[in-house]
Amino acid sequence: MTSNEKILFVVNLIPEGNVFTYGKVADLAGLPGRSRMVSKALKQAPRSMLIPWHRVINSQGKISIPKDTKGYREQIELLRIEGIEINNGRIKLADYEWRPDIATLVMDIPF
DNA sequence: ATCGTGACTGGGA
DNA sequence: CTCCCAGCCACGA
Repeated sequence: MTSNEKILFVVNLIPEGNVFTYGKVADLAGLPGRSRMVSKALKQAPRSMLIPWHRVINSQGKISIPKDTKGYREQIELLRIEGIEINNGRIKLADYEWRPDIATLVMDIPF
């Protein structure tokens, strides 16, 4: 499994209504210190793969996609649809980054 | 090998 | 809280 595949695999585990940071995804994918690889992988992932890319935000709890772009607006819309409160591109990480049941999902990562 | 470029991050001003 | 920046890593020119 390539690094890129591991990253997308992990992002696919993020439950609806929750968010992970780029760093968190990188760690769970066994690629510590490579958060930038996560952003690149998501940017390149074909829409047809239906990856929940919008559930990945930066460590500051903010949308990393540059403002005034189609992607920025789309990410906010998708997150709101899932019930995630977001103000001025900012999300309260503590409220959505982790839930008890996510720990179980993490245990099943095959790498 | 060197340089520039990010949907990054932690720390300092 | 916001801005800036050095450090970081993979990649392509």
